Amino acid sequence: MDLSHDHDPAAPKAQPLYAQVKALMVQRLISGQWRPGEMLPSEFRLAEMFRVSQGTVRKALDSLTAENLLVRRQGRGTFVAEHDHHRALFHFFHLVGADGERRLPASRLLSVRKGLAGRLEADRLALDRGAPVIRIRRLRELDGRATIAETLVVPQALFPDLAAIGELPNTLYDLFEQRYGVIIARAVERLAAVPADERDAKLLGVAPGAPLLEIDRTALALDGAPVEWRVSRCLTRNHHYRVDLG
Amino acid sequence: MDLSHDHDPAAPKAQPLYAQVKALMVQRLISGQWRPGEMLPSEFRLAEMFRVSQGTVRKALDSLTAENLLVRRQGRGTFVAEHDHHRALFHFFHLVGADGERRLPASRLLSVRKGLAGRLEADRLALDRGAPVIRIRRLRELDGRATIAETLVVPQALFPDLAAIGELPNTLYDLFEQRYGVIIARAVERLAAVPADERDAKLLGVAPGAPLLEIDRTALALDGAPVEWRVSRCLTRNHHYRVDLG
DNA sequence: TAGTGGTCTAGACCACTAG
DNA sequence: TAGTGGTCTAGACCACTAC
Repeated sequence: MDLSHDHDPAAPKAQPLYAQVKALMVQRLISGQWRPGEMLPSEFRLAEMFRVSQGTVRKALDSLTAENLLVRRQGRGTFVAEHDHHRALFHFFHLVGADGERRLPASRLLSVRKGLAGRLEADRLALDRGAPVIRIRRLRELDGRATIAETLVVPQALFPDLAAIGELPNTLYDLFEQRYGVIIARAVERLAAVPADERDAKLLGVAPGAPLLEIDRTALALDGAPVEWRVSRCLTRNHHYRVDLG
Repeated sequence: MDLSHDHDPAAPKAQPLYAQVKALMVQRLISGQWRPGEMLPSEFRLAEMFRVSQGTVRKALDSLTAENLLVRRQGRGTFVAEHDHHRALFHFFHLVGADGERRLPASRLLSVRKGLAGRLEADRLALDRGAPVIRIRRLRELDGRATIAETLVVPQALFPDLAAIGELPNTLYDLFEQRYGVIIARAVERLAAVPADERDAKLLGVAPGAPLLEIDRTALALDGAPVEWRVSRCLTRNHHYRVDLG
């Protein structure tokens, strides 16, 4: 099933079969041919479809499972991963309490506004400067305390009527997925310590200039395109950001 | 090769063969029977040794490779991973410049002192309070600027003559490995924003109270025992801590 | 050329889930 | 009981490395 009919010696090496199968599967996810929550055909059926052996299909499936794009359950089947609360909590939210336990924060929406992308926003979201965007501000609570002041920017083109929704859910990525068909596959976070500005200081109940942990996140869709830029300024008096190094 | 001769129905499930093989291999790493940099027997030889098929051995090897405990190179062989600079840089050091490029910091040793574990140190290192420890302070530079004020604590029992070494290398984990046979397998980092105290402020050339990124790391050996506690306070004016979320 | 890891296949059997 | 994923095996061939 070598799909790279490519005998130019200067061309890049043909990928192994399982990688080609994996790429085809990712295409089906991107195109929406396989939708979140949906069950995939069985390994043997997939092997017939792609004209490879079951072992090769399995290797592609294992890889996609490792990337959290698929979920496999013995006896039930293979499913396209969904952005449920569990995933939001364990893959995209790293603030934990002193006891090391994760808690999903409550959110209070402060504002949702349409606007035009500035230089930094255009850069982060790979848009042209002046492209229409939607900006969201919210305050998030952990253990009943205001802890995170958050600013979110998304391209209006991808989420046309987002600004019109009155109530946004606490975990946005499942909304992106279900309502707009945009699947967040991965993200890059950049952390720094910054002094609280007047606005955040008031929101979080600290003095201006108090140290805050700034989490600057770019979230990427399945195809690698940036679709959300989020800056969270966090009070780390009672919580911390946890990283496990392999 | 089921090694769990365990037919008590209340006992935990027998692990799959490849997991048992993997556990045996980890034992060889812990015991020093396979030392860092050493070449392992070939897949077929290992399959004979453990009396399983080559495919099962491969699955165990793949898993250990994914955990960065082994390195495999086609045509050459399978080797026990070493803590070289590359690994220090890519797995254990997450501070990058504005351009996103990693640089290994230069280190200036401030002090090395023997002492007795306090409550927090004993807690972090799973020692008894009052157990002998070694405390190290150093200042680290990135791009020629003093950027990280670091305090390290290790149990004296594991690193007996560490305090007597005049010059410590920049990357400590390969020293731990080569001189003391202690292999750092993974680590947990807890990040918070803190105000600079007088001492760190002077070291880093900022005003007291300026926001610093505090990285509180516990490093674990192959057997899961904590062997180093390290607190790094970082200036994040020109650098940030980068995390990739799968 | 010999030896290594990397890929691919084919088939058997087990464990779990659902009806 | 039928269908699914999970494990295990056996063997073939390829690609890379060292000698």
